Amino acid sequence: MKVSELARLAGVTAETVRHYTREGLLHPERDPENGYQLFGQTDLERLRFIQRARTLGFGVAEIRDILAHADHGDSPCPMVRDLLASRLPEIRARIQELEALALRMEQALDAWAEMPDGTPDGHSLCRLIESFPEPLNADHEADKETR
Amino acid sequence: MKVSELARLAGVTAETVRHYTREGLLHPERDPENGYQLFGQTDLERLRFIQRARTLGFGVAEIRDILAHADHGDSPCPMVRDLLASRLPEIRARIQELEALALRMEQALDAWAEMPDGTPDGHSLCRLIESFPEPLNADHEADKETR
DNA sequence: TAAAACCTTTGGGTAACCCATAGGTCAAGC
DNA sequence: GCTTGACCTATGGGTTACCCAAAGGTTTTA
Repeated sequence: MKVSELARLAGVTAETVRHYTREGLLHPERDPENGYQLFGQTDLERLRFIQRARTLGFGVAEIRDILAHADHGDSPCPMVRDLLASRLPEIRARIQELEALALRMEQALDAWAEMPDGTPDGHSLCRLIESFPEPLNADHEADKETR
Repeated sequence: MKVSELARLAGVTAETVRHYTREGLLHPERDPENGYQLFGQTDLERLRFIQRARTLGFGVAEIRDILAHADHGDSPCPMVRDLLASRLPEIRARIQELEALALRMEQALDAWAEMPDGTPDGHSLCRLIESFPEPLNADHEADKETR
């Protein structure tokens, strides 16, 4: 089958299939007649595997390595487990970040009610933003300066 | 003050300051002697404003618009509120996604215990991944095909 | 005065695609 | 037999918010 058919069967765009092919995750044959890429059933399975791996947070380069191991006859599962285990805390941290962000946004919207939004006077740009706590990891140097 | 000093006072890298300058968020003067960028106290305040806005989830282009409004004498606060309000659901959705991802990863790691990780046999690449549910929005076309 | 530290601009890299362009191919209908 | 439309190809540029290297000028310091 050709690019678009494979893409349709897997529910992705043809561009995505071409992308994975360029990145070495898929290895289609070429029709010697016209140079078209020809995929088989195993490519469809491979593509579905890629999709599952993507939903598990693996990057394209990682999936390429996983597939390369499998193609080479080695089980990629230990690698998969290690990647999963090392990525999980990062995801958890990212969730925490986003929750903190959502909280700040809500606070900002709540604070909006009691805040005048007059034209900035040269000292204030938008109190809605300015009245928020500074990023934590800044201003150590500034402290030194002003003391 | 020069780039590095401003950067130090705000707790960012000099590259970041140059980046914001290139993007039009900061408007330093130039030392006619040597072409160096010269920043003042208001630039420091501006930079801190930018940092707060970034932690609130605003993009650099959005902050440029906010600052442009303020520079023009208009209050950017209504814009800020609208941006905040429209972004919040996206953040919440992203959090949901990541929580689902973390859950899948944990399930995968739990399932690992009872799963043999034998060499792939040509039908299985890594059951750890393959036994996961497919992405939801795929395979409608595939269904049609197999019926 | 020479090295260290800093400044400049330019251009390329990151992740995972999407999109536009230009041009070749193919199946169908007239 | 030819046009139309759908499909294919490769190339190159855009997205986000920076980081980094290179090459070369400037300022500060020992």
